[in-house]
Amino acid sequence: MAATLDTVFMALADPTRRAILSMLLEDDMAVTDVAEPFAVSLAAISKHLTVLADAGLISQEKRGRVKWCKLEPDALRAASVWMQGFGQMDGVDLDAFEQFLAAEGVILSEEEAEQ
Amino acid sequence: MAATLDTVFMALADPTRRAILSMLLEDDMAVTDVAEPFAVSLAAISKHLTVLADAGLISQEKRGRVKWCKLEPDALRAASVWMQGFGQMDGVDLDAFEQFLAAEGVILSEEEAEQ
DNA sequence: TTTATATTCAACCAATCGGTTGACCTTTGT
DNA sequence: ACAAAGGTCAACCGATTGGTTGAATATAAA
Repeated sequence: MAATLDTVFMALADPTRRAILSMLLEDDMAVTDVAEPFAVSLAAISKHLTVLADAGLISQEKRGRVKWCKLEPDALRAASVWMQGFGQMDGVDLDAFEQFLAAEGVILSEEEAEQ
Repeated sequence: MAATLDTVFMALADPTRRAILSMLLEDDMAVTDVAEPFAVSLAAISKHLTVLADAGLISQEKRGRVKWCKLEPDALRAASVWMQGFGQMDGVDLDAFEQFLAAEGVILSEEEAEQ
């Protein structure tokens, strides 16, 4: 829920979670179906999905006994924008850039979020 | 050195390391100068810099007793490209996309790197 | 009503992370 | 020659990570 750059990048730093995102790119999926191709327990995948949801990268909606997982590209886009700052905006005023992102509702770090 | 998406995203998932990258955006810096604004030990910053270097996000060159740190935006760019795939290329063939990235020299995961 | 399905919870485990401290090595300055 | 500065190394610490298993919960089907 608290989608900071910390949680987004941390969520992306795992190949299983990135693979899950790729799967959800094609269609929404139930938790069991997400878990099917992986060689780990269902509980492990359930945890991965919680990490992705906390980072805002997916949303989960329960219909009946099935919990549907849906890709939410906005959090990814925010992090992508932050990254593109490097290399393309040479010597730009990064403080101003971060204030712009803050104005867009992007929380950059836990420290900032606590202030 | 082994710049995978795992190591790049993991390196970015820490606010101190992102702050270091921001500092290096303006100019190359010595390890001691990088550490100066932070409230942690020099050894801790030295470790952070190793993480960033292993991810390919910075390079380090020793001249005399001073080790200079330099931003290397290419690794960031590769991850940025990976992320932009989501949300903009709707329902695209991601396997083909990953093969394209592989052809560009971008290693996507540890598993792939070991194959 | 009983049973199977979908998913999470709780407790546990080994490995890793970010941090510390003090010793150590190398290069520079006096 | 000696002392100071720039960094890393090694050992340690508590917290977190990704994983497991078995029990629990809720919904759907027989």
